[in-house]
Amino acid sequence: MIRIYNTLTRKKELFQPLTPGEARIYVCGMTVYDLCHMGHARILVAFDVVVRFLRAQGFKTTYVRNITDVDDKILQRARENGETFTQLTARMIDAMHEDCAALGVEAPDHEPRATEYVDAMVDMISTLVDKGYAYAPGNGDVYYRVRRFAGYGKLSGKVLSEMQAGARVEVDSNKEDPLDFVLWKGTASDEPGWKSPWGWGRPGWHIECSAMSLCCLGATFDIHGGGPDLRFPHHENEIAQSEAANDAPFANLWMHAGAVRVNNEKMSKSLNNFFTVRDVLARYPAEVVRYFFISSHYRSPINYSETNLEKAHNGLERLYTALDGLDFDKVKPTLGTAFEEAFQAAMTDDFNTPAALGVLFDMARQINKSRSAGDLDTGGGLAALMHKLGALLGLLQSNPKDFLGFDTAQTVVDSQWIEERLAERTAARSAGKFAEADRIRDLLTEQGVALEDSSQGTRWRMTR
RNA sequence: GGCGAGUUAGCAAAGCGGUUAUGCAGUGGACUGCAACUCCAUUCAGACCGGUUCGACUCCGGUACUCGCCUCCA
Repeated sequence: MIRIYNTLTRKKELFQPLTPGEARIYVCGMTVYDLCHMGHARILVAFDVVVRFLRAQGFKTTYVRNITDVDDKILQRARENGETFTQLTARMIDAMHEDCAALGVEAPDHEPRATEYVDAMVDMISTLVDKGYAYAPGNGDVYYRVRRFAGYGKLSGKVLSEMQAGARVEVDSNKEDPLDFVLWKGTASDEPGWKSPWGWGRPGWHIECSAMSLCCLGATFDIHGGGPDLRFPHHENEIAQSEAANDAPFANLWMHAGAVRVNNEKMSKSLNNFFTVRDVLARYPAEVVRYFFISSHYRSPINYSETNLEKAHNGLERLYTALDGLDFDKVKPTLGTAFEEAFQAAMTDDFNTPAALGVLFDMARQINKSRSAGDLDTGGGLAALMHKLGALLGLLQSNPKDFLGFDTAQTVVDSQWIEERLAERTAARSAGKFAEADRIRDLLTEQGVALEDSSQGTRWRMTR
């Protein structure tokens, strides 16, 4: 029993898929004219968690995330770069896949590209023209007749009559109504395009998602997701196209994530205040970036800042510290605990990942206690459970020693050098020469090496 | 102007009509030669004004402020 907030009804609803036991979900992916920024990354991670959890709950899940690989921005950027648009998109798609892999975002079941579905789009546009929902004024374009669709505005809460009043919609004399949007864009024959009943041209932006979701998931499916700024007009238009063409309800449940902000302003291409995933990954471990997203609810706005990333790093370190040294991957998880129940309760309530993380921290404390008490069975079982629950969030799957920088870490200073200093310090300590021991420790600290003494000896780790 | 979301302790972030969220940071203690790690304890909340209630951070109304969409954007 999962409850999910539905943007369409503005309520949390029980998730009841069309086919019991199966989940079909479509998420609007990237327009590949540039590198992924942190806003994209949030969507990627948010729906990755949704899909992981649906699967863990036993739903046979089909996850579709499209790629927009032809549009005005892509063509313009390619022209600026002096390359073909397919060269540009191929490069950006590769980059996106690298970013996804780094962030632990699992591949969707289908990743349809707009250019591969042009025939399906033309079919759908023809249907809309035949049914009177669209018209071709003869200039090579085809437009959607917005006022013809009774449900227009139901997702975004717009009222047509009020939209026109202050509308900043460009005036186009070919349109019957300024609110009508383009389904097919006629272009010059020397530009990239496709043949169509209306001449050479390329599809409008919105139609691709209607066509691809129909092909991959059917006319009606369970969940449609995307970024906050897609709600209007993109998703509103998708509904208008699909429901008019298919005579069937489109998505039953709409999920929209919150915006990533910088200095309390939305991170966006237009404001040019964005950080690419690569920028950020150069400075923080990928798992820290993922944890950063997950530490906030997917619908809330989240503020990107160095301090917030650093805090995320510290938090993750605590979790990994609890796991370190326990055979969590060899031991059976302790099942049926209050921890597991609380985690489940958090996640089934609209994917409340911050609350779920809270449970993980409670577990960490219990694990640390058990370990201190020498009860490695209890600690190990809980650690195994924590590792298992972490997998649902895509976290805690690294080797703790690697994450914490113990022993095996990449170091600027030579690890042999560290071991030698360590031996010197140990000798000094046993001889009671504490001033000398502290001098060596300070030296190591300067190199970013932290020491942790214990009854089993001293271990070291890199702190940066 | 229209529509929508939000305002929780030093920072970040959840649930909940009465009982510790949680993390980071701080403070006191344990451990340690001293630290670090860890553990225990602990300080610091609910924008403002009203209302409902035995009792409200939690429900209702209003005010202020912030943010988003209305134009390409995840």
